Amino acid sequence: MRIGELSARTGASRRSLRYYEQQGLLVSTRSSSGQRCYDEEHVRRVALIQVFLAAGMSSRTIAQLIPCMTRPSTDRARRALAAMDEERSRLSSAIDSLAAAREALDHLIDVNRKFLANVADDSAPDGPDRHSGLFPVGRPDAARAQQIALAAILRDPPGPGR
Amino acid sequence: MRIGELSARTGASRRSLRYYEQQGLLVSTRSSSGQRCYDEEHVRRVALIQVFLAAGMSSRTIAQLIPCMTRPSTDRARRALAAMDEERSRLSSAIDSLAAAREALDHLIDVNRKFLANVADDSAPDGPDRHSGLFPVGRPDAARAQQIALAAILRDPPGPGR
DNA sequence: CTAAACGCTGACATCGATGTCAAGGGCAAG
DNA sequence: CTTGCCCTTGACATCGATGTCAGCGTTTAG
Repeated sequence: MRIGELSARTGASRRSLRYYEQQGLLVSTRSSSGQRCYDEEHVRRVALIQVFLAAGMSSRTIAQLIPCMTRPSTDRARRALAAMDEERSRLSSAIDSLAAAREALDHLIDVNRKFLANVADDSAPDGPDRHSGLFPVGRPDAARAQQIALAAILRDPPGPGR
Repeated sequence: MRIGELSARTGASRRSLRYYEQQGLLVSTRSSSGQRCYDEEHVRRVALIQVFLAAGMSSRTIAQLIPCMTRPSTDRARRALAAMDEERSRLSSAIDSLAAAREALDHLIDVNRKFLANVADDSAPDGPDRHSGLFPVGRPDAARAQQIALAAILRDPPGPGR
């Protein structure tokens, strides 16, 4: 199969497929006229690459993880294993970050819902001006809920080392 | 407190703090000579921004979620709520992506471990050359495990619309 | 008063995956 | 042979958060 079909079957653009090859993630055989030829194996390979890329891995990292173009070697496997472990923990903490953000978002949603409900109850909910409150809320208990939410977020502070 | 202290307390660089302000995520009062002044509220605000940024939200999105610089308005709250719901589902699917990648990685780790174990058992494990096998493995059962793993990954195909 | 440390603005650089365009070659159907 | 579609390589553009530097003002400690 040529690049167009692989592209259609994987959803990766032709451009991306050539890029993957350039980065050493994919190897293609070439037809006599220089066109790339792929087989079923490549479809699966590309799918895996997409999974990893979607997870925010760099192509550099993926290239370490998937010794695709060379013969297996014990050395390579050992180094790959190390990279995999490292990457696994990176993924885990990324998941934690996302979960934390989602939780924070849930609190904001909650507070926002309460705010709207209060407005429905009472069209002039609070004092005139909350200059820079973290989230505009008309009720002290909502403000308190927000404080608790933030405390939960900040329990595990982001830390200076980005 | 001035920008240096806020930076030290949040771990965000001065550059980033100015950027947040420029993007409308942060409002500062200014001293008579034009220096930015912050209070405790801002520390929490920046922490929240960091949580969201770490989750891959764009500053544009965050600006929609946190109506920080204006007085609360019902309209704004409604629109923010819509954006929040959208963003929440984006976060959820991002978490799913990461989890899928981690699972795939776990399988690779497993296969790799088996490969190394085999090598230890038997220093010439398999045929001489597996030109483009998805993962270099010397045992048919490992190959089978890998197939199953990939099937699991591909159960929910990435789809053409990136 | 002076020097050091800090702050301000503005500009330019970076990284990585991808889009897009140009100029040309390959191949199949009419 | 021509037309149309697919392929090739190479180059340049993009986006967003951040780094970094320059040139200049402010604040603070000695």
